[in-house]
Amino acid sequence: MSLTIYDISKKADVSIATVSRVLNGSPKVKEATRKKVMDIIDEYGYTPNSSARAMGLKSMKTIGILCADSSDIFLAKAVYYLEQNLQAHGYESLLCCTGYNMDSKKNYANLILSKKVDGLILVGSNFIGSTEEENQYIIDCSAKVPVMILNASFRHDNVYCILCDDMNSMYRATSEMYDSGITDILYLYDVLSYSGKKKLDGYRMAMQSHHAPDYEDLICKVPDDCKSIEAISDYVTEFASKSRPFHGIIAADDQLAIAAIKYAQKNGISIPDDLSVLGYNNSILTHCCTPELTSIDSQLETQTRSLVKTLLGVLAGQEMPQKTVFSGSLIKRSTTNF
Amino acid sequence: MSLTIYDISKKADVSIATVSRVLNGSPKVKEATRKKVMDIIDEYGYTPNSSARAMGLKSMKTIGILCADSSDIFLAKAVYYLEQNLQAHGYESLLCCTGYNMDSKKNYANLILSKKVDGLILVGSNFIGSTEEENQYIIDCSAKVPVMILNASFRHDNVYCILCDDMNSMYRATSEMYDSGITDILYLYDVLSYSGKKKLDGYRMAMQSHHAPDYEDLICKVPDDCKSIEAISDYVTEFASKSRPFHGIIAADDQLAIAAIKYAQKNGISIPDDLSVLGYNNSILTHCCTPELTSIDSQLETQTRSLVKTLLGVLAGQEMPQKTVFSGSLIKRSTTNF
DNA sequence: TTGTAAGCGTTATCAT
DNA sequence: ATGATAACGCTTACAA
Repeated sequence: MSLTIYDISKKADVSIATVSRVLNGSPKVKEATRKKVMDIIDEYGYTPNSSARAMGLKSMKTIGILCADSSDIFLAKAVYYLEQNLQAHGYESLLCCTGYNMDSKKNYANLILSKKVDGLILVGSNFIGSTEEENQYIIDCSAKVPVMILNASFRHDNVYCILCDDMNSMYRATSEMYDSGITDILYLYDVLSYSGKKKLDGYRMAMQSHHAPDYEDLICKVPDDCKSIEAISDYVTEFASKSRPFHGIIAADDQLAIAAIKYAQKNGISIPDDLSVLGYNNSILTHCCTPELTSIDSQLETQTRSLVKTLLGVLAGQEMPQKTVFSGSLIKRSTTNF
Repeated sequence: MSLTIYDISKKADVSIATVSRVLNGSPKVKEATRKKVMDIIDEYGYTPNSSARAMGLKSMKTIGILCADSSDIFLAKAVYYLEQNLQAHGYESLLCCTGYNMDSKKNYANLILSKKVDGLILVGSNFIGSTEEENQYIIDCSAKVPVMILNASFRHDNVYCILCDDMNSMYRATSEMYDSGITDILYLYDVLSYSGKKKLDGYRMAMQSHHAPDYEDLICKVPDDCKSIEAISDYVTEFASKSRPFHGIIAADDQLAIAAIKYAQKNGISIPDDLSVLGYNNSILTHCCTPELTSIDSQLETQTRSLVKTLLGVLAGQEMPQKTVFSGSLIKRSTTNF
């Protein structure tokens, strides 16, 4: 059985209140007493029971992190940064991987709230559904604890959003490719999450403002059952055989872009001479392919730092911005000419 | 303020004991009463306070997961599988990223234990140090809760290890490459963690048993400051310029193998005709490069499933194997000829 | 500066 | 089948 504050108080010959004060760094305790107590604590290796502490403090010093799949290369980075940041501020992270099913998210959110976390972080824009009803769980959660959303926007009291301006980033990247002379640009995506939509909007806006003809024909949605890079590249091959020619591919994430590169390689298309490819997220994958992938960096680390700062502010009772937007930047590598 | 069991008991006009029984699915409660209570609970959306519950149950139904860096492609997968598995069995996951510094691990371990987790999972062989003193924290932890170690072996009471036989996997892969006619095989690694050592041992054993001459000259350790793929490939280039020729590279993980591929591409060496490359972990990176990477699959999902099963057994008071070893399998792709 | 005692929200052991 | 009530380990007024 673990030691309790009573054991320590007995051994140190003081009351439990004094031990508690020492533990919590109260200034109202004589230096000699503090030392006596600390010595006992160190000697016996006592650590306070955080459940009991939570009951007194009404805080677990724990933040719930929900993400669809923590092994996703983008989400994993986000979770890592968040955990590091929270840790540095004395908070633990309760991680929950919900999968991409909307229904289960509500359940997980409730579950994690019952753990009496001090706040909730939703990592990834896939937590925002398209209907009001789908998003009701976010409102429910926000009634109990502050809810932070990374990479999506949702306006509600006690809900705070940190995101990258995906639409603008995509608009600028598309424009830059267009201005370099590539006017037939294929847009490759898989799911239309909140940020997925914004990216597509950015592409559309750019193509439209450049008066590109019939660009809607060059929007390629990968079927849901095409999960692997190989399946995706096969699908692009099939799509290309039916569509009009294109000399650029902009993908909604790096993995799709890699699949685009594979498509080119299988079909003897030279990158970047005959085809430019551009990805999103600036992940490690950009360095793995040949040629290396031009990609948009969404400043994930900056975003997570801002998120934690905002959360801590909210928990401290300060007024905090409900929406913080960063802008992405284009990292040019060898799959593009511009 | 959140509702408590008292609020519910008042509204339902029963005692808190009855509410608790309903909550915990006790058979000793009349169906009508159960329904009455459940209706109130649903109506008011009550969820029990898990800290208070933990005090009564003496269990948080939470497992602490320690890993150096949850954004590492291998560790992220492991964390994901573990979380999913634990979730499915009613346990939450408290994630802690410790970094690779040995000292901080002890602190994190203590911290997480103070949260009164029911068990501790150390993910990755980097949690095993080379001296007895470095590993003392594991023994200390095991005095309080069962400690599970993924990917390393450490013999002690209440410590359970699940791992892949890295040495044997590496031995077999090296042998297979050797037998295919490539006798000058470079071994590329960065750190010598527990599994890092085993892999190197496997390479050495294979080279030795084939009577390969002077293979020690072909063991290439990447300096600690070479972190990026580009820096590693540059280092290999430099190493190659000074070493005798080699026609195979076996790397301790996929990222190093990708760097090896980059080295070949930069130097106009054709893969797999002039150089065979083999990685480890069978991660998504194997699909990103061209040609696609042959790699050893360490059966991570199987390992994590076994780990959780063992942990649950231990928590249920059953006798469980202290060491469970799986064997890896070679996944052949296009960076090798055999 | 220190101690006493009343919570905090559960579970579990008694009675009834 | 249900209700009192002690126990869990801590924090924090309030007293001394």
